[in-house]
Amino acid sequence: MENYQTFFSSPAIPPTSSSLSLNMGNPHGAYSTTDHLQFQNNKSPPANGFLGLMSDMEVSNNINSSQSKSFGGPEGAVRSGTKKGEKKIRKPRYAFQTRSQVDILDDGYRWRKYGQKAVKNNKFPRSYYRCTHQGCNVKKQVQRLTKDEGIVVTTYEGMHSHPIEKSTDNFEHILSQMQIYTSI
DNA sequence: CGTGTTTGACCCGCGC
DNA sequence: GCGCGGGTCAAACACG
Repeated sequence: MENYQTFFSSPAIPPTSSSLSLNMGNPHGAYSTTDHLQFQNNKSPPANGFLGLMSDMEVSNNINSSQSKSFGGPEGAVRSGTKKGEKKIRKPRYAFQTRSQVDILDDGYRWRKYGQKAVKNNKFPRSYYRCTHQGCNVKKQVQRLTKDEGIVVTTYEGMHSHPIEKSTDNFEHILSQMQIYTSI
């Protein structure tokens, strides 16, 4: 229960262009904040799940941020735009469960909610967020478990290619909150 | 006034 | 082919 600082220190550091901005950098025990940890990936190699996942994510990030849908492009609303020459690249997503009473785990980025849906087998709705940074297509969805409403499942999709906007002070504030809920 | 949320409708993939 | 469930859009609204 002491490693949570490690867990959150990583994303607090301004990411370099090639490194992950999220907390994937520390494979060992980096997730002690979470009770359970599971990755949702359709075809994740059984062996080096982490590395494979990370490479996939880099790939998808390049595709997303460089060409697929550029911000403000009237060309092909995302809906019909899915047709283009784009292959069926199923974006790798990774999720982790966190014990928290607040749905919004402030990771320092700015998120804009763009949807909310009721999910089957879940009494709580799932919220969809998107990073508001220009050109950043990172999405995340937050969902609370019916079984244990103290657990929040956050699923990230894509990677940020820009520095965090908020100060770390606020971050530690949130962190201190989480420590309380995590200690259970 | 700018930014973020709410909310219903729409789209699409997938299983039957 | 159809229905269901999940994901997204976008207009209206709320809030600083």
